[in-house]
Amino acid sequence: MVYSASASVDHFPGASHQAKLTLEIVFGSRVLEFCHAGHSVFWEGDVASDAFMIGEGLLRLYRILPDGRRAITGFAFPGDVLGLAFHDRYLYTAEAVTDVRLRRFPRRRLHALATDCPYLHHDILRVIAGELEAAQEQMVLLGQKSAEERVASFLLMNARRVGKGQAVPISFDLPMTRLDMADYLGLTIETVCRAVTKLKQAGLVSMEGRHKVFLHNPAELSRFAGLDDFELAHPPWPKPALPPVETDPIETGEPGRGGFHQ
Amino acid sequence: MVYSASASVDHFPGASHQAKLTLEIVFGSRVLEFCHAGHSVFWEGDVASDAFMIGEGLLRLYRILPDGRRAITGFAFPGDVLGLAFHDRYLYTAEAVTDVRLRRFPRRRLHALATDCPYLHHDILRVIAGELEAAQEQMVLLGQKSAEERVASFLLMNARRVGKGQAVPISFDLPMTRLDMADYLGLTIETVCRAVTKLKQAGLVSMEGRHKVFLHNPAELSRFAGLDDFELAHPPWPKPALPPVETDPIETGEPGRGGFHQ
DNA sequence: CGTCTCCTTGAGGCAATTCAAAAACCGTGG
DNA sequence: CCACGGTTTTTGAATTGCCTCAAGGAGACG
Repeated sequence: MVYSASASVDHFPGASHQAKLTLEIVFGSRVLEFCHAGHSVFWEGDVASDAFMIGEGLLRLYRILPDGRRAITGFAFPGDVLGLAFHDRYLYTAEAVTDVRLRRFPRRRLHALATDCPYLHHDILRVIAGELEAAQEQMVLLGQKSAEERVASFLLMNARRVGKGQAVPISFDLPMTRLDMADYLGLTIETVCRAVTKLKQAGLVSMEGRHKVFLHNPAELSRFAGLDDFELAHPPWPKPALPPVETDPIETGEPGRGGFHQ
Repeated sequence: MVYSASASVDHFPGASHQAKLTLEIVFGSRVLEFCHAGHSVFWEGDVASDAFMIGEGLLRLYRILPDGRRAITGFAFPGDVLGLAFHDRYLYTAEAVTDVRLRRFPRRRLHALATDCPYLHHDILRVIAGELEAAQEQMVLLGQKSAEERVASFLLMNARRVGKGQAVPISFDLPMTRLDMADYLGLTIETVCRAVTKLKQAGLVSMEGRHKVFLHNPAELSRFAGLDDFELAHPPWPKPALPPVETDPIETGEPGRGGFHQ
């Protein structure tokens, strides 16, 4: 009952205090597993024993309401890491949209490693912060945006993943079905279709087959989406996460901003 | 480079490796600050230098869209900790609904402490996991639920905070305005009002003044909300978060569930 | 080439919004 | 304690954006 790759994992404890462990390295030591399209990697409510790093393919992450409605809370793309910040159970089901390759690592052990390795600790926090940011963005989308804005936002969100420097038209694949998009955007299939059609008619978007998308005018599309300009949005600030650690400046006792008092 | 309050804080480094530091303890060493109703603790886009623990009062956490729409992504109640999992900027504005008392602690230093203290590390992860869980829940609510279900869910969510063992009718305060609720639930003021009125007419809810709520039939309300039974819901599993950190048992190499292959 | 599934478009209905006005609440000052 | 003005909440009527229901079209696969 031992993983074929666990020999290399055993190297971690020795090197951990000084080594610059990253999630990439930690997961890289594990065997590649496969999950076929339509099958689940884990289910909502299961004991959350492992974290996962996606190698290839696409996962849909969803919860089911008592009466059967499905809410897709996110998608997991290659490079994404799942399951770092749960209590003891998975909060959603992770199901393969396409055939998926991934690696798993025991959560407890991962967090134990992080205790000894600031680099890894930092890396984990960075991933979790990204998840939280995505969730925030989605709450804004679902709570405030119209159907067309949601679809436009969704397209831009995917465009962003392929890199911003891209030449126009920006092109990418959307392997998920219209139903997946609908359940993610809080709309129906038909409404998603109509929104896409409108964007096509406006000359902002075109498609090749069902899954290949071209964005001909990202800037204009951003206005459609209720976002700031595409280039400026996400992130308006550089990404290097937390600045270098140093001691804090003196506590000034300044009232701070906006009505602080002691 | 010395904190005014840092005399006590300086004790941390020495004791950290063995000490059972918790967020409660760490924040407890800091001065209590005040923020008056209507003022902000921090703004979206500000450099996220500090984390905050709420002592008393209520904060609304929101983002503003370019055209002025406001999305409230959450509320912060006494005991809640804010700002643990951001990149380098705050993702939302935190504004006092009522007068608020809170303590702040520099994020960098907090994470540095966590590196040395598994207890604290664990505590931080638990809080972040809670944030993520709340965000998930909200995405489901905003994406899939009707107006009445959203309002019912909101009331139950607040009831849950006062403790579940409560005798019926469960009573609690909702210090925020109807507009806050609306912007949180992705509805308009009027729709929130109408939904509350319906729940009152159904005998499930009553109110005293504008902010005091009584739930006369939580179980029935739960069905209204598209949740499982109130007692069973949230959390169906015990809360003690992650089990104590230790090395993992032997890797079992079981293929897991759902179509995994090597 | 046929079948199945998924996608797209159209017509009509409904839940939530918008616009409007009355009622309740709150703090203030008499 | 009560009267008053401003704010927030509640209710009503009309509108609309999205959903539902329905049918036709396109793509995927054996």
